[in-house]
Amino acid sequence: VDLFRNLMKSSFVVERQPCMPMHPDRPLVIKTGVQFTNKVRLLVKFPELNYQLKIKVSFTVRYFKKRFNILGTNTKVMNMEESNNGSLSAEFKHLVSYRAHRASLIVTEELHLITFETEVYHQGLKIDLETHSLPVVVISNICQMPNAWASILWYNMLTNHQKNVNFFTKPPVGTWDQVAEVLSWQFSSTTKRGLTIEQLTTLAEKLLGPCVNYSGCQITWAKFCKENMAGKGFSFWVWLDNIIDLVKKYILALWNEGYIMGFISKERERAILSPKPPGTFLLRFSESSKEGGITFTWVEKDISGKTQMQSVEPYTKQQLNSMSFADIIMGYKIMDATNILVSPLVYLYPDIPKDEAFGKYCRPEAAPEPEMGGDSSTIQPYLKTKFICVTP
Amino acid sequence: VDLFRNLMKSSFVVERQPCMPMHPDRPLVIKTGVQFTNKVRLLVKFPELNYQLKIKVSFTVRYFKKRFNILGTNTKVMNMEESNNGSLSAEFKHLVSYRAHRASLIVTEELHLITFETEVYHQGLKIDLETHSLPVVVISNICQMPNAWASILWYNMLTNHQKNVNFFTKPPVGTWDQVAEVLSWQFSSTTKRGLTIEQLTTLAEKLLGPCVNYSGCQITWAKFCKENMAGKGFSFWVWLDNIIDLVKKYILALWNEGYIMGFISKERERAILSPKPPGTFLLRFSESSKEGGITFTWVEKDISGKTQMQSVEPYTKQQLNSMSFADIIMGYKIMDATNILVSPLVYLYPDIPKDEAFGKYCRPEAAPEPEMGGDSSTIQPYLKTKFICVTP
DNA sequence: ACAGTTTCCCGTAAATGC
DNA sequence: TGCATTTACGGGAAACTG
Repeated sequence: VDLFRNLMKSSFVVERQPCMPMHPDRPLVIKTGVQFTNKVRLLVKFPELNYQLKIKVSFTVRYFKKRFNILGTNTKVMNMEESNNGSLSAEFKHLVSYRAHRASLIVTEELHLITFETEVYHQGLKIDLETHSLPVVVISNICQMPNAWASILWYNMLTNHQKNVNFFTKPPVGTWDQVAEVLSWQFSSTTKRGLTIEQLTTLAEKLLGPCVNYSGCQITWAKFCKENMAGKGFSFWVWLDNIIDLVKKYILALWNEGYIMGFISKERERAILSPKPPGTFLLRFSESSKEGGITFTWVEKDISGKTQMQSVEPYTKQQLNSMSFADIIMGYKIMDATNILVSPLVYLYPDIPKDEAFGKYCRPEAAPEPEMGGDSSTIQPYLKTKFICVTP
Repeated sequence: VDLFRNLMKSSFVVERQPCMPMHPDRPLVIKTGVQFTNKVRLLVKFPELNYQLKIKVSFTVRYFKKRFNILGTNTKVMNMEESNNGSLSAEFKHLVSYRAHRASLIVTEELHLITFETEVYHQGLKIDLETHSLPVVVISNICQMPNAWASILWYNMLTNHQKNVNFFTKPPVGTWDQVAEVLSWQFSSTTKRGLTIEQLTTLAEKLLGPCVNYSGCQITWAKFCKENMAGKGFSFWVWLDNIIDLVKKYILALWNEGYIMGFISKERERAILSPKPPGTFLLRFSESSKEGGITFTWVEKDISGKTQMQSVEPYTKQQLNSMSFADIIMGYKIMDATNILVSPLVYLYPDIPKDEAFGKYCRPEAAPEPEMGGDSSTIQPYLKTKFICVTP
């Protein structure tokens, strides 16, 4: 009988069918009221098992904070799987809803198992088979996703247990090396570019303070996700996850090109920009904006000829909604004393002419407007306007 | 028995409890999956009726396109109503869901009745009481609201029938006078200002073409809501409703002040602006934008000294999301040949200085930025930036 | 009162139905 | 196939609840 215990394995995939999955890259987080699928497959192929098996699915509730209802039926019949030469699989697609109870852990640290049960009769013997998913986190609003996903990351980074739902009662520490790999993967799995050593070092400094070599340094779960950063109203992970979101939704192309240095300390920024000609600039993320912001810093000479760094107030999703970052960069102007507009941005660090880097990502120049402002004899066609970003 | 037939009356109110109602001003439109309430009240007060009455609620489906399920129980017990000296009332709060069937009318023209039944025993006689709501429209997505609401408007504008669910199989025509009143009410009921005679005349011209006196002119349902306007890809009502939405969500204060002329023909615009000094401008809605747009038109003299009208491409919700219209007006600049920025807007028609009209609705000038760009010795604090709208 | 958590529901996009 | 209609679910905000 034990022989069968591990035959059935749950390959858990969140698919959010049939709508486009918003977080195909964030499995193991389930939102109430949102569909998910979980395939179960019997991994051995016995001719005599090729009949229909009833699978029962249920949530294992450990902390008793929640009680789940799987909407619709929670039993399914396994079918012959086309792709898989005769082995059996069943797919569940359910919703969950729940009710709060008292519990010691916060909801995004609560781990749950989805269990599957079936009975197999083999050589006259009745065998109860049972398997379960990896621990999942259940959230009720998408705003809980960042913390929920952090839990999944931390769990899978630090344990190979299949069902340690008590993990977060005493979450183990991770090393910087582990964390760095996970962080880079957050970028490389959803964009065409992971994090460079320089970028990772900047992040290490945020988490651990200045240090010569971060390898082997320990990072607590609290530091990673629960405590606010010094002087900030948000945790390291929340800050970073909002930047990941910003990158994916607003500046993906620029990120993929490698135009965004992003994570760079002020000191290093100064060090690399100082020797460069005025007008050289780089793009980096805001350190103070919880929701994710991006800004540019450029070199200029002040009246006395001294080299200075200037940055603009970071742009957030709100602003990037109405204007792309490439357009902002290309259009950014400073108004000088005589009311004339000048662009302080010339070369993207190290020396790429601005147009060359960003021109292709800009909105093409306004085509002639089809709608006329009115009677063409005296009223002109509508004037095209452009939002531009200026500093007085 | 007939005496009782009309005693029970349904006062239909959409409340969408407990969330803030988004359309408290649009009753009689129900969205599937969204709560609504419908109070029923027994209008007579008999001491012997002060016991608990069971009320059964159901949808009357006329065209058989849909089948409704009222989620939860569809019977309720009437309770003594506090406010209403001893009369009885019950409140239903349900969801609906449905399934499509074949039907001749489009979904937003399908009228449904919510019926309520109960039994009363009076002087040993059993009396069946029944009442119903006014006809309601059921939609499945909020994007159907404009057309659904148009149906409710047209119905209640043109009939006093309590249950003519066949109304839209042959919808009657309305007169301009009726339509004008309804249109103005769409503004006055949700803002502090209805439509002026001038504004209404512009709208009449859109619906009926040029005419000396619109009073008594007939407007068909098709003209109002079903046919696209000449050369446009949308109906009159859809265009207007999007403007109403724009007004409510983005430029309410300016509308309430009466700063927005809004509906004005190009000819009249020219006529009233021409005699005014250059820099005089007015605000009007875009005629070509389905989603609702607003622009400004100003007077200027060209090189030869000839008076000209200029308008900018209309601003839509998208742009107004990141910048208020007052800010756009105050910041709007034209770039002249020498790269200098000048504002062509000086006086709001007839002669209100721009600052006086819009200054109080602008974002206050940037306060000193709390976040520093970095090391204060060489890196300056973040530079404040402003989006401004310019025409090259 | 308050913070963690859930519910509500619009609005966009995709899927479905006819 | 194309259009009408529905479903799906993120995201902001309100409501709930211990």
